[in-house]
Amino acid sequence: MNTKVHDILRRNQLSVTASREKILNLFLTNTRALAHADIEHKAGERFDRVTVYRTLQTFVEKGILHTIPTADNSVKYALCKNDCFEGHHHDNHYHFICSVCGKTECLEDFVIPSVKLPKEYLANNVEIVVNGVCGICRKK
Amino acid sequence: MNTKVHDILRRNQLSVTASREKILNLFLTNTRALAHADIEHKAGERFDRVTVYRTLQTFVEKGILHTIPTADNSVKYALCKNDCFEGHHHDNHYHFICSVCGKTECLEDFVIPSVKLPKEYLANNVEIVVNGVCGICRKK
DNA sequence: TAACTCAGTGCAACTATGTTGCAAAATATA
DNA sequence: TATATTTTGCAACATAGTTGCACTGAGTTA
Repeated sequence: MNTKVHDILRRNQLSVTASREKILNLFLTNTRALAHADIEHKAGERFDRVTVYRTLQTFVEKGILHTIPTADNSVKYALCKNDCFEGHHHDNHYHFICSVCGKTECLEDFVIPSVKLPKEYLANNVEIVVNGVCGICRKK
Repeated sequence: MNTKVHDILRRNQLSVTASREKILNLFLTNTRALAHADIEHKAGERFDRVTVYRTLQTFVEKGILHTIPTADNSVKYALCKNDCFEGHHHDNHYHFICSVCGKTECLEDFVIPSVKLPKEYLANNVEIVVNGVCGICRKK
């Protein structure tokens, strides 16, 4: 198994276990975001559902993954960039979901525009999800 | 029951039934967005869960309600403004969720900023959810 | 490398959430 | 008011997510 996977786990004070290695590896080898169900099935010899839930939860807590809410009420998970690894998120990018191929991706290079709020309101976090058609699907 | 409720239903070619009246009335008397569970419980004498699901689905299809995805994987529903009533949405506003009181509201007066996308990409719909603290909770 | 400790896993059982088919009831229309 | 059509409620099911507990396996120390 990839030594990078091992490093990420250790850097976050997590024991290196088979399920964590496999699940984390899925994210490193996929550019797109994955839903819980994707993980449960893609993991080949699949793990107990409970293990997948707990592993994802742990990764989110540690800042290894972040969640992307989607309109159809399913949460997807995606890798955080390196500067999230220390435990605090820098989720200043937004997300794109292709309505044709279903691909969900982080648009890392685009910074969230500032949003206006009513007076007295305080914003902690701004989630932006763009639904549309990706470049590959438009060419078909 | 409110005659306004009756009007909205008829304008959308929907039969006026007790459950539709009650559920729609909940939205008219609440400024905040409601989750499925809220509706099921707030409706007092509660309706069958299936009826609530189907009623909400119908309202969304007709453009009476729109959905707001939240990070915790629960979809909330909110009334559309009058110009949605004819069946096509004008969801050019964004949403705010207060992390203290849980209130979810539509910020009708703020227009979605334009977002940049990679070349070739096409945006159909942009969902923005701002998490933070509302004015009332900040003063406490 | 053997033994110990504790985090992590898997199972079972459960709750919550959402869906479908169908018969009964209510609504709209003439 | 009678009839055609919608809507509802029930039952049964499917999927998603949670909790407690016993066991396994990873990390650590000698």
